[in-house]
Amino acid sequence: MGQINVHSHSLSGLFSAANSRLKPGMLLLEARLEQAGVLKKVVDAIKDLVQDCNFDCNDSGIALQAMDNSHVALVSMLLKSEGFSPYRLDRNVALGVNLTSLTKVLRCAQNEDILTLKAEDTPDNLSLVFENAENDRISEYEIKLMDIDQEHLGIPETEYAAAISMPSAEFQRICRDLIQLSESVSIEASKEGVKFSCSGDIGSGSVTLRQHNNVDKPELSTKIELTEPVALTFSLKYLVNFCKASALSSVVTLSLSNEVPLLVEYAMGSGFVRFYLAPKIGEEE
Amino acid sequence: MGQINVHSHSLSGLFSAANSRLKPGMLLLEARLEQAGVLKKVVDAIKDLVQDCNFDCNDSGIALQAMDNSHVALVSMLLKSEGFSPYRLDRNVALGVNLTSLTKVLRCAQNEDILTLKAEDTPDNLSLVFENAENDRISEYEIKLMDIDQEHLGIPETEYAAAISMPSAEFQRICRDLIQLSESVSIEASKEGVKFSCSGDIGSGSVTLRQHNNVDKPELSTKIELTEPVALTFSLKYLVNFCKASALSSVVTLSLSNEVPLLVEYAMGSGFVRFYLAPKIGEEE
DNA sequence: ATACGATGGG
DNA sequence: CCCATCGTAT
Repeated sequence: MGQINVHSHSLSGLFSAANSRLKPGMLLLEARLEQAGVLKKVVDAIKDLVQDCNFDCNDSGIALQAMDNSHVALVSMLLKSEGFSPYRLDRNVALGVNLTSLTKVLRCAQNEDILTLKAEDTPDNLSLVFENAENDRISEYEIKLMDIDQEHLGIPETEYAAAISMPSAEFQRICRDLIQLSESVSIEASKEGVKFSCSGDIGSGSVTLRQHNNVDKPELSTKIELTEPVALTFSLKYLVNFCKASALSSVVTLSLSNEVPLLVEYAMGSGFVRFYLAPKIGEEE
Repeated sequence: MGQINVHSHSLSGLFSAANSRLKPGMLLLEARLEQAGVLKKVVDAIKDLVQDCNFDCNDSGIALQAMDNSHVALVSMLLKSEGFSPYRLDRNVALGVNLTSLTKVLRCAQNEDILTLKAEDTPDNLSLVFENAENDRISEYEIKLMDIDQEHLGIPETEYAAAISMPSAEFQRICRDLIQLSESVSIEASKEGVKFSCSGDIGSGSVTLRQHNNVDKPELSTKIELTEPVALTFSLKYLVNFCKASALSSVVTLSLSNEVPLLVEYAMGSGFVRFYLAPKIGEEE
């Protein structure tokens, strides 16, 4: 790593590249992430929900908020500045990105690559540099930025009636299983456990998890904090979609209150991805 | 293997097979390859480029040369006679084969099967025999041969301004990555490194490799031999296609000179597959 | 029918 | 983290 830095410096100067317009002094943003895989997974989990969105860069880090087209779901992401080293930012900036384009470029990174995001002042492009110490490879990509009207959404810090934390892989499994039977799932939380149930044309199904601690592997525990019982119904299609973020954390937290959106949160070491999903109303299964 | 020979002999006599017209005395060619997988991979790598072509058999082995329909690319393959045992050939012969047919037949072989190619004098058919020692299975196939006008191409042994050897998997990765951004890639070689770059609608990208040795795993090294700097542009579609041959060798060699076709070579223990690709001219990126 | 991408297992 | 298999898309 120390090694690649030396090399990268010499490499950068090797060619008069069309896309190496970035001079250190002109940089507005420079954020270096040890694991490109983190951003890959984050964007992967979001891109099906949102096409274009702003990456809001400020002192606390890089944030993103967007609603899906049907305004049923909302995604909120934060990559804290502490997760980058260095994290250099001259002034707050919103970088409007097409997530399909970003995905294409991120596919060119390997999970273990070191990723550096760069933007010039008054940026037209976002620069992504992938460094792989193993084989002395440096990849540089630029994607065009776009102006996006951001209906910036203040998300109120809500107190939820129930908060369930469980292994993210288990939540994913449950959603994948139940979507075979129905488009919707009812989530019922009580002090003793949480029940996911659905019914459809071919039959019905339910999965009940009891609260329990796994002392050896806390991330496999299922915990329920509850002030009052809750029962709500949600679209499984969205939930399955949210579960793409499972790779980001071994634990997921579901927060529910009656008649407010479900919060599905994946916490990372230095940030989070949160999905909000409006409950289905009436008793449309 | 000793075992299967005994069995195969007895098995061969068991049935009066419709396609067992080959009597030892009539054979013009008999070439036995320990690993059917080699021919499978070779043909797989070529078949998208060329429909019909001659397998030229002579004392040095079995060779193939053909241009693609658009005459932009040329493939040249050699399976040296030393790679076969035995390699019996009575006189030079050109076996005209439809590669789609050959592919279909080769799919009937497992990679570990022993493959024997046979042809009679004045052959109408090419015979392929697959032997699997594991389960005493013998498969015999014949495909019809065809007459092909062979514009036999003398490929001059060129001295190239730059020769880059690198892991074939990495070259494949680079081509697959960059084709997301553009149809063409510029390859620039200098003493210190090689840079693959492209630009398209969504942005631009480049991958730079520095020359380096991996002493533990030499096949992961990147080596550059250079007499003068080179920069040329090529169709990524073709390069991605060539990369199908990556399974043949862990190392690929790119040889470039200004204004001459790129040579992409996969060397095998006893032979090679070489692809030649004309550079794009002008600066149609 | 073939090729590519995604997912699961070692 | 890499390899193989399966499923989906072109």
